[in-house]
Amino acid sequence: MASLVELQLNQAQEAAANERQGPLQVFAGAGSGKTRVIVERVRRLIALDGVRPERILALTFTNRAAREMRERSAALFGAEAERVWFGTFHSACARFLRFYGESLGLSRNFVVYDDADQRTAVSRCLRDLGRANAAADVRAWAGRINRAKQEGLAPQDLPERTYADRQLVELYQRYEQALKQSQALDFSDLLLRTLQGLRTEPSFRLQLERRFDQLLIDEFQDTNQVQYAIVQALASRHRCLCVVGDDDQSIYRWRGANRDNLRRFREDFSEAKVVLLEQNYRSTPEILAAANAVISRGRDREPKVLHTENPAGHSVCVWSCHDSAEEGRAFLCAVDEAVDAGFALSDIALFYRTHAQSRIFEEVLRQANMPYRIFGGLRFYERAEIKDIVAYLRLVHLSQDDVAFLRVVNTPARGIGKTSVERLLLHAVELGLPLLDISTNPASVPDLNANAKRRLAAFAALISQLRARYRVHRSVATLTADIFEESGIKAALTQDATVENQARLDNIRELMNSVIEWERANGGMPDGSSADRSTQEPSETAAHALSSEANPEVPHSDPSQRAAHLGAIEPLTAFLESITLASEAVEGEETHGALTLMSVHSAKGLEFPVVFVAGMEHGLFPYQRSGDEGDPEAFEEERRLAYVAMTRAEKLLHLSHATTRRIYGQLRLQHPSPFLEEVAALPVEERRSDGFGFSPRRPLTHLRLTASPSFGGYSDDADNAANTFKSDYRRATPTLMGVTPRTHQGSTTLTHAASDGASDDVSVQQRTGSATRDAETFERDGTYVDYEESQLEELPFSIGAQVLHERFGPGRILHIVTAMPPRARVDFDTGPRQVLLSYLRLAPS
DNA sequence: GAATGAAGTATTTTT
DNA sequence: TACTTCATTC
Repeated sequence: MASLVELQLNQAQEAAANERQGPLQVFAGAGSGKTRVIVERVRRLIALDGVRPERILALTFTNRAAREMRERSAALFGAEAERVWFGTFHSACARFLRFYGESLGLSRNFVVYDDADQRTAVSRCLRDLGRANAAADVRAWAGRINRAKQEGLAPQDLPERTYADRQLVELYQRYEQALKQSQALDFSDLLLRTLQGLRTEPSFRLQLERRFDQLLIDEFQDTNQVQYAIVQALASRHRCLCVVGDDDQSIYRWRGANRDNLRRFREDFSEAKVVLLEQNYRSTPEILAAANAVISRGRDREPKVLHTENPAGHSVCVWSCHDSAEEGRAFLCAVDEAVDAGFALSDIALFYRTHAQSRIFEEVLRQANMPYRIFGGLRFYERAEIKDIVAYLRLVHLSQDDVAFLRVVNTPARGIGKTSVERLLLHAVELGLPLLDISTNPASVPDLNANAKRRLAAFAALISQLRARYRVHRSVATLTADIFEESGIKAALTQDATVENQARLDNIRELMNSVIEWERANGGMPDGSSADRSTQEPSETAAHALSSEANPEVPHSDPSQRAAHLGAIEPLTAFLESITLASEAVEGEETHGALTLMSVHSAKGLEFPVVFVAGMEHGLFPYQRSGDEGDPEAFEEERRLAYVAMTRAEKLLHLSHATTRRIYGQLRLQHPSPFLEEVAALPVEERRSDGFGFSPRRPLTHLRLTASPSFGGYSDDADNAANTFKSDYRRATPTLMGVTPRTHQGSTTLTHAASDGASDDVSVQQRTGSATRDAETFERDGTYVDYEESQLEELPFSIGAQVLHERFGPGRILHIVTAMPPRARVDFDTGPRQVLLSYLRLAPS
C-alpha cells in the first residue's frame, strides 16, 4: 500500500471513521482499506469521544483477523489498544458464559468440544440409541444438529413429520443430554447459550448490556442467524454498533452464513448510516477490471463498483492447457517470469477450488526444486498425538469428559479392547455415570473379564494420581510432562524409532514448549510477572477485561495483578479453552522465500503481488456436484468466490484451465469456466503450449480453445459416439466450421476444418456394439465403463457372462470396469455389487 | 488387535 | 484415482 494512503483517509473512509454515535453499516470492497478504517475509528472513539477502551467490543470470525486488528491498533495508538476487546464470536461468548453463565445453569469449568469431539459424542449417542453409527452417518447427523443449532432451534423446535425428522429429534435430545452430563458445550452452543441467556435471563442480559458502549462487527456478511441475534441484543441499549462487510465476498453460505443479515440490519436499525468504500488500493486497473467483469454479472448485489487510481499494470494472463500436468508447467512458467521480473517466491500464490488439485502442482514444484508451503493440512491441535495428550489433560480436568476418556482409555495400547469398552459403555448407559467413575470401580460391570477390570482400574488410578498431584503443583506444564511420561505415550513412541514417531515426539515437545510459554504469559508460574503483552492470548486479554469489570476495585493495568484475576478460572480450564478456540493452522517450515498454495476459501482476507488461479473450468470452478445444476444460489456463491480469488492479486493475475482432467479416475473433457469467458472478453493475454513449452507472452483479443485429440462423450452405440464427439468438439472449438465422419475398418475418423483454414484429423475408435472414444464407453444404466483396447481383448469376461465368486456365489456380469485393478459389477443372488475381476471365475455352462 | 482385502466415497472451513 | 472404513481372518 502506498505510504500516502497510510497517512490520510479518503472521503468515504473518513465518513466511516467519523460516524460514531449510532448504528453504521460499512460496505468495504476488496482492498478498500477496511482494517485501517476500523482501527482508526477505534482510535477516535478513545481519543476524541472518551470511550474507555475496555468498553469497546470488536468481534471477528477468525483469530487471525482479531490478532491483526489488535496489532494494527497497538501500532497506531499503543497501550490503550491492548485494553480493547478484540476477539472472535466464539471466544467472546465462551468468556461471557464462563463469567456470567452460572445463572444459566452452566458450570464455570465447562469444556468446549470441537468438531471431532462432537462427532465422537454423536457416534456414541447413536450407538446408545441402537442406531447405525458409521463414520459417514455420524458426520451427516452431526451436520444436521449443527444446522439446527445455527438457526437457533432446540430439539423441541424441530418438525416431527417424517421418520427421519423424528430420528433427528431423538438423537439431538440425547446428544444434548450427553453434553450436559459431560459439562461440555460445542461450538454452536457457545453462541446459542449466549443468545438464550440474553433472551431469557435478565441478570445475564443486564450484565452484558452494561458491559460495552461500542460494538464493532467485522465480516458481517458471514454472520449466521444466532450471531445476528446476539449482536442485536448486545447493541439494544446504546445502538452504537458498526458492522463492516461486503456482500460480494460472502462465500460461507454453506456453513450457515446469511447474507441477508446485511439487509436485515438496515430494517432493524433503520436510522443507520451507510458508507460505501469503493476505492481499491490493492490491485492494478487490469486486475480490477477482470474482477469487476465477473462480479458485475452477479445477481442480487448491493450496487457498487470498485475503482482504483493505481497506475496501469500488466494484462491478466489466461493459460489454456491440455491437462492438469501442463497446467502445472504453466504455473512454473508464470513463476519463472515473475521471478525474472523481480518478484520473490513469497510474493506468489497459487489458488485452487479444491485441495485435490494441489497434488500435481506439488509434484511439479518438487521436481523443479521450488520451495512452497501449503495451507489446509491438519492443524497442530488436530494431530493425533497432540489430541491424545490434550484428552488426558481434559480427563484430569473433568472426569465427566467421556469423549476424552474414549480417546485415551486404550492409548497407548494397554489391553482394553473394543469389546471391553463396549461392555463398559453399556453399563454406563444404564447407570448414567461417567465412564471414568465406573472404571474406578469396575467390579460391577457385567461380562467384563478380570484382566480388563484390572486394567481399567489401573487406568482410573493413573488419572486420579495425575489429578492429585496437579492439585498441589497447579502447573499445566508439569501436568503435561507427567502425562507424557506416565501414560506410556513416551515409551510407545520411543520404542520403535520410526521417522513418523520421531515427528510425533517433536510435536509433543512443541506442545510442551507452548504450554510453558502460555503459563508464563498467563502468570500461572511463579515468575508470572514477566508476562509479555505481545504473546498474550486473545482470551487472556478478554478475561482481563471481563474480570476487571466484574471487580472494579482491582486495578487492571498491572500485569502481575492480572494473574490474580485469572485465578478466578482454573489454569487448566483456561488453557484447554485457549487451545480449542484459538488453534491455528500450522504453517510449513519454509514460510520464508516459499510459494504459497491454498484453496480460494483460505485466501480470503489475504493479498499477494502475484496470483495464479488454477482450474477455471465448468464444474470445477464453479464447482458443481450432481443435483446442483439448477441452484442459482450455489452458482452465485461460486461467482463471488471467483471474485474473492481475483481480488487477492496486487500486480499480476493468472487464470488457467485445462481441456482434459482426471476426476475420480475418469478422464473428462473440461469446458472453460463461464467466469473465465467473462474475463476473456476483455483484452487479456492468452498463453498455450506448443507441446514443448509455453510461448512467450503475446497479446490476444479473444480466447480460443482447441479440442484435444483424446476426449470423449457418452453414448451406447457407434453413431451416438460420433455425434457426441462432434458436438463436444464443436463446443470446444468455436471456430469450427464442419465435421465430416469417415468410417473405415471399424474406426471412425472425423475431419474438421476450422475457420482459420487449418484442418485436423481426429479418430474415434469403436468396437462391437458399444462405441468407444478414447477408450471409454457408456453403459445404458448410466455407469461408466472404461478400458484400454488391448486389455479388452485379454479379458476372458464379457458383459452378460455367468460367473462365480468365492464369497457371493453365482452371478451375471452387468458391466466391466477396467481401471487398475479391473473390476466388474455383478448381479448376484443377493443383489448387484462391484467386485474385483481376479475374484471371479467363469461359470461352467 | 494386526493384517488383509473389499467396498464406498469423493468441496469449500472456522470456531 | 486415491483415500478411508469396515469386515474377516489369523
